[in-house]
Amino acid sequence: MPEDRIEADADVFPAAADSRPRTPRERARAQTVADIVRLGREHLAVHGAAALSLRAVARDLGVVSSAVYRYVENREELLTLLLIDAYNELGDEVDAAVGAVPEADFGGRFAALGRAVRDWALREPSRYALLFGSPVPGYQAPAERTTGPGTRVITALIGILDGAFRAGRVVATGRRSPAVAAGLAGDLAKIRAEFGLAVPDDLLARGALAWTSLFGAVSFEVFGQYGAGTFTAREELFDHQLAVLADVAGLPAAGAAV
Amino acid sequence: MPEDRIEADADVFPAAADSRPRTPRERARAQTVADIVRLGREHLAVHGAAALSLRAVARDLGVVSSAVYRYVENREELLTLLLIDAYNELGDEVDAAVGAVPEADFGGRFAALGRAVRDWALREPSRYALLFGSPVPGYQAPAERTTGPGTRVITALIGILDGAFRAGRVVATGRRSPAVAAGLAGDLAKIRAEFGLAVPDDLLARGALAWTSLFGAVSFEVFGQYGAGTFTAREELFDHQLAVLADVAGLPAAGAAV
DNA sequence: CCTGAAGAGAGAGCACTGCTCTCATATCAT
DNA sequence: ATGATATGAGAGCAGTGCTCTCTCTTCAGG
Repeated sequence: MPEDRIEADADVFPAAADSRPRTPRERARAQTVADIVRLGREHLAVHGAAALSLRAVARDLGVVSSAVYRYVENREELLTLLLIDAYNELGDEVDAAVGAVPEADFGGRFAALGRAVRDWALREPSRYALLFGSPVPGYQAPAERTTGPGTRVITALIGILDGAFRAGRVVATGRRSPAVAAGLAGDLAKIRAEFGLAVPDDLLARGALAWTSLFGAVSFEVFGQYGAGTFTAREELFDHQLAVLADVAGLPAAGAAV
Repeated sequence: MPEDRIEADADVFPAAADSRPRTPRERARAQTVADIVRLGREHLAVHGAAALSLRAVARDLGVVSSAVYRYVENREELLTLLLIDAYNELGDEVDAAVGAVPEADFGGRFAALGRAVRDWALREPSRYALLFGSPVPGYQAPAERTTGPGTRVITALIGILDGAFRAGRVVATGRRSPAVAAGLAGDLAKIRAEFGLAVPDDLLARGALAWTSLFGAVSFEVFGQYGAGTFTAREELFDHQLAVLADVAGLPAAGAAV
């Protein structure tokens, strides 16, 4: 388990992922960084991102505050590590949930993806907020380290949509399909080329809507934007929203005959 | 203009809205509170909610830090005032945008509502984040003061949907209308009773989806969840999303014949 | 008009934060 | 064994929210 822990956290450093720590000192250092991330994750989960304190982490680590700066450049650096850590945990859970549904059940895979996101978000509201809530002011996540793990969910979603389209399982969407303007069409063409997709413009734009809508629904629930007692059957509401969104994206119903 | 300022900020205190300050001292006090809110709004807009500092506001006010505690109980209280202030500004802009479209143009009113939300959010990202981003940790907005202004947008949206339904202008939605589970149906019935609505369950649930999806799309854009160069034609993307969402909610196209 | 109460501001202080600097010690490679 | 390096401790600075006390001003009632 501790070995797993180290490996998992080693993924946080893409450059160091291939060079395993060899000397005892390097091993100890890697372990300390892993401990800092673990403690930071706990503080983050309990108190939220804004209250994440390097001094508190140092106390829990049994070390004086200045010592943690040997391992973490500053507070932002730790936030970045926790950002990557959370993105990867969410990505792992989404991948597992999607992978547990037959590949040809596109509607079921979409529903599994959505439910995995919601389940993780409700279980880890503070970490979800770090990923999808207000950006921490003055903090800009370094794109070269976060785009990889940060795009795992949308990559999985695109895979489902494109797979359904290639399998000829995308049903004609609602009556009214708004025209795709020229500029947007250019963006979509770039995305299609980058991911090697086959889906046409309108469907791709609808996929983007399903993407943002999924996180909109989850954020409303996690951030308490629904009133206090407005929706008591939140799981049913979410499932309804997922079903409508699947339809919007042209996906067949979950479990539909292959 | 300063008079307007005072009146606008007086709305922040529902209890005091009817009792105008009479004595000079009360007038001075109201003015000071208004100044604090104004300075807080500026700090909030520039530095974000987490960096909002009462000491900094006090400095800008030309007063020692402890003095502001005569007017504002604590930092949370100021955040609550700014929350109400922002909710009302957003509500005003949405109401104005919706009101500028003919009442029978339900699709147009929906589009105007969505664009007003997006425009305000892009213009005031920090204040939008305070309303719809991660909740400030340890801070729970007092419902009795914020629910009123906080529900203006959804109230306007519900008005459009219900109006369209009552006018018989709601078109049959997409092929697949997922069943509404029992618990969700109960929640929807309560909402229908509370607002005196006529829309049936499925349509009401779709309205909730349009609601959360609208803010999901706006949040993605404001919070930078889209990649850096993924979407360059963001207004076109948003308009496309709005059009699909209108269709999801059963609304006719904007400007459709009355 | 005078006086006492209440309002308002100043200042000191406490506990906390991020972060830097210096100094001493422990560890490692040569 | 030795010299370089990694690590931790401690002090310190500037900032934060918030409280307490002390003084001065303003106002209302006699």
